[in-house]
Amino acid sequence: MTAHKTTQLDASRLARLPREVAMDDDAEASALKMGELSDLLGYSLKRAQLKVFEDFLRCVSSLQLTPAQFSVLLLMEKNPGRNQTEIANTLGILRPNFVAMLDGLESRELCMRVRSAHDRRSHNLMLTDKGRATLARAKKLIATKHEARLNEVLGPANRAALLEMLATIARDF
Amino acid sequence: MTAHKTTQLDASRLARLPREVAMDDDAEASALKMGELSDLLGYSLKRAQLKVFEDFLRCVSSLQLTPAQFSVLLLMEKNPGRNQTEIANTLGILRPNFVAMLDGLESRELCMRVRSAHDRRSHNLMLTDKGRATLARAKKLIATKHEARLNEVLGPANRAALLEMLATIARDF
DNA sequence: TCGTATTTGATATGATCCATAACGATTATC
DNA sequence: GATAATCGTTATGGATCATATCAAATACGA
Repeated sequence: MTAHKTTQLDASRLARLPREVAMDDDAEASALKMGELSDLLGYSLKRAQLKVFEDFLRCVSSLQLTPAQFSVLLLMEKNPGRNQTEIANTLGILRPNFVAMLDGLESRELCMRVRSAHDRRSHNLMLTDKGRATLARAKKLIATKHEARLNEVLGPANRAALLEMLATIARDF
Repeated sequence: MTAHKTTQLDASRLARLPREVAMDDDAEASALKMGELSDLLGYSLKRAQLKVFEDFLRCVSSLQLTPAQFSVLLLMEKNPGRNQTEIANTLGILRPNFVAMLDGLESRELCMRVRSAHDRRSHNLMLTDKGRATLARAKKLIATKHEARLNEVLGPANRAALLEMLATIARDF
């Protein structure tokens, strides 16, 4: 169990058949040639992102939480008392668009806006008890269903490597 | 030059400082704690995808091509004579939404719809000379600027591994 | 201290993308 | 030849994303 091992790719899992067996999806007629699209990172990135979000929604469908809503609740839990601008900024959400989003969460009593005593312009954001409970259940669903599924498809080492590379792109690109 | 080597991760490039040096972006006040968000694959996936698309647009800005438009032109080149349903389906675009997109490309004389002789309902799609020329220039820009930049940030081996994993998710997830 | 500039949450608005239903023309099926 | 299915299209609504602007509150400079 060396640290060396954990950062290696599991090539046996990644190498797959070159798409000749069992035409299922878009193979009504003869499949189209993808050409250079297969090597375009942005394309695979987008397709993978859609699939992952789709699965996320399935896994937490019982809680009616979108990925964006989940990320907001998470930030509120880890950073209670921050205002709307701060939460929205760190998530890349524009303040005007964050208002309706908060309205939704607040109307479901998952979080609350509290006028700050020091600066009466801003709202201190915090989870309600219901919000904390919902978030806890969401975390459990995501860990046991969503991320577990990714581990099955990729393998733990690959999943960790993928996460690291994506974070690198998001940070340094 | 073993296949083994090419599918290994370059850990020395992936390992980065744990984000303590040079607060630049959203670090107006004290940076917020990201919590479990750092381990949520979908989150990093989305952020990375936005960055990559952003860079794509920059690199081909002289040609005024979006990622979606580029993928359509590419498919038309590799599969001339296919109809709108086929092209749209393989790209995950719904047929109604594909109409306006084609209108745009056709009005710029990058491609043309030709009524099929065998089935007068469908349009055979194909690039114009201008479309082929534009696509060729786009490919060059993407290869020399866009993908080259990704190679710099990730390293060639990591870039290949990333692409493989993303394709795996898009396919098997 | 007063006047100005900035910040915060909010509203209005438009662009873009994504999804569904339905239609006319054409073709396939029985 | 009647019915069903397919193709491109239109219309439409929802969701996301971006910009300008506002009132209230605060910060700041003369």
